[in-house]
Amino acid sequence: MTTRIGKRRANLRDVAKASGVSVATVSRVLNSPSVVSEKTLTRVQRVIEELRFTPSAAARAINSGRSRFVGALIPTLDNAIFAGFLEGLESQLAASGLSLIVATTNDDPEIEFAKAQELLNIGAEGLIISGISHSQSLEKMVERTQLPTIAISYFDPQYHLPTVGYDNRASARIAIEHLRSIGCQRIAVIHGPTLNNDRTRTRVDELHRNAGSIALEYFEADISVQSGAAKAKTILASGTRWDAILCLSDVLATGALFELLRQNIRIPEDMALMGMEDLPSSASTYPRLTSVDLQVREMGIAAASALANWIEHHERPESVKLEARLNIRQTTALRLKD
Amino acid sequence: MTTRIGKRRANLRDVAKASGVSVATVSRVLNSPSVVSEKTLTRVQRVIEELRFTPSAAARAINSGRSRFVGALIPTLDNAIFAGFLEGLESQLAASGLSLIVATTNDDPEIEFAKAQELLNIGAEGLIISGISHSQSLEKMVERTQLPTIAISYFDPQYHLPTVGYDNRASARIAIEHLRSIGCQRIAVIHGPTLNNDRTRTRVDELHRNAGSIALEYFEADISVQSGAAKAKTILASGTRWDAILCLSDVLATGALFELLRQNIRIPEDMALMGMEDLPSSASTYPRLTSVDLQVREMGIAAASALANWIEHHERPESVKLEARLNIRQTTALRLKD
DNA sequence: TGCGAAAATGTAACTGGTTACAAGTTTTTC
DNA sequence: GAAAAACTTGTAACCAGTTACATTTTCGCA
Repeated sequence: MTTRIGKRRANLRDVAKASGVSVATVSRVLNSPSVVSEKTLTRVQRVIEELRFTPSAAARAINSGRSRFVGALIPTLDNAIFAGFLEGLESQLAASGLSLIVATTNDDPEIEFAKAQELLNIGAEGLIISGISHSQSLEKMVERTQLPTIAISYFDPQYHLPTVGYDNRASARIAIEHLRSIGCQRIAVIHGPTLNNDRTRTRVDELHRNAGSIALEYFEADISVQSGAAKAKTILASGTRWDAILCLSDVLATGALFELLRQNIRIPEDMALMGMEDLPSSASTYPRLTSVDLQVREMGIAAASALANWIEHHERPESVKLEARLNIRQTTALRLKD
Repeated sequence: MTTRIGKRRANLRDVAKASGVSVATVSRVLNSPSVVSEKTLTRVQRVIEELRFTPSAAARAINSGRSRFVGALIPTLDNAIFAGFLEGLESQLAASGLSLIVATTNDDPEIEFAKAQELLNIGAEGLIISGISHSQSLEKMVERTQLPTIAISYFDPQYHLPTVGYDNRASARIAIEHLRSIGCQRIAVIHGPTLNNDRTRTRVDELHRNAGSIALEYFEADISVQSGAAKAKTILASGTRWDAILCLSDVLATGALFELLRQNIRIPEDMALMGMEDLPSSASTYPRLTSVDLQVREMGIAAASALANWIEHHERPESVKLEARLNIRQTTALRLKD
């Protein structure tokens, strides 16, 4: 007969008592059953079953000093932009036996800091943060705790933390050069919020620097298909004659694409359209969307490898640069057939 | 002078020794600084700073018995389908001081079980699982450990766990009734994988039961814009004259939409198109997509509330049914203007 | 049958915090 | 100026596991 322990969760000592063995033996049944005799093994296992005993993760962690998970702080889950990244990140972390906690920051440095602190409090072994602009408090916390932390979406070897990302300047140049090469003179740029988003700010800045004789006008929108469509409508209604709309996110470009179709504008004859990110869906739109491939899934994989290695072998990784690639498709090229 | 402790991370006892106080006092500095005298407080805090001391989350958890996070097992992060759900889930959990760990299962019950076990091992206080078909081992584990667990995407009050989701049968009926009402006789249905996905199987089954005089043909595709477009191409090339394409996911519908546009098919005159889920983007497509709103964000919020309450107050929640709503837009209605 | 080695198990210290209770100090009150 | 009250701090037990080391049991073989 086993002792019933009120409503409290049974612990290792309860199991030991109920099965008439020492705590060490119960621990062995759990972790190295091969060294326990057949007879004891089955007896203890039956008691474990009876008492519905589940070892406490915290108590285990206290001994191993490991929690086996890392936290990722990303701006939002609300659209597909981070889907590919998270997919790559999660699957690669899993390969190192690490789990992933996702927290969203809404691009607010204060929220980011608060959530980072929470992640630390619950024992995260590493952190992924987006971009290289963060609150002082966050920077200090990372510095103080020496927590392995990687900044993504922004390649910058000068940054005080390792970065894994694309060169935002280069990707902006690739975009404007391509539009220049097909003869665009006046370009409307739709981009996401610049407040607290260094990726967007940097891209916009680099477009500006490389404009040359091209006239650029900027339109800021939330990152959503709906906002992309709305901004495109504004742009079309503005009276100016634009050669192209450049969207600094494929999500925005998809929205703009729908609006152009709605207004019966021929693409690219009347208006070229270009995105950035190259979401998987962009190759299937009508017309197919030209975009700068930022390799977000690869970024996830690279970030996971770097972080796992840092945690496992205490080697601080080097920054990793993902080469942006131009994928020319129908929204900027006349001759391309299906 | 403070004692340097090799490379080992400093712990509470180190701090106590270095600042000449007891461990209790250090603990107080951390948790209730107000009861500690000014002098001691600053002294201890300086030592904490010097030794870069960070309290161990595991050691804290062992006392409180709390880990403060729950795990969500979802099929994939690869497309936008779960974005809204996760967004709702995460934000509502945060309101209860709970964090979210996301793990993907790829709709494989074995992977699902393995990841659930891992989540349990690292101390998850609750679990979200997708649908109501799971491996025996997972069911047994949940039963054994009494871990608060909620099944989403499938409302079924009979299920042995609380469910939070839409009525998959009702949503299928809503879809087919709408298409019947606009006079469709032959409908091509594009749906996601049915293997290990009870949501899809149930919807397909219910379409079948309610077909009446309508001829239905089914096309299975991976859930992606690309696959949706590819299947639509197959359907258009099949020679049969279809009245409508019904996609059991808006992601598929978006792909089909692009393919119809590509082939210059008038929507809805030549072919009606309908989706399911009602992603935020569906209201902005061209033409705007008719869809059955499954309220996935609300599902996230409801699941989070139910789970948090279960964890906090040990009350097993009731199942929650989200009412699917038909959003009629241009892809099935001639008269609707922008 | 008896001895040594191998196998199985137990004891108790340890992980890094929290906290009940006790004890020592300072401040207040009469 | 002494007793009472309030404030600080310390001691040691406790949380739920793991594990080094000691001890007991079992077994093979001369």
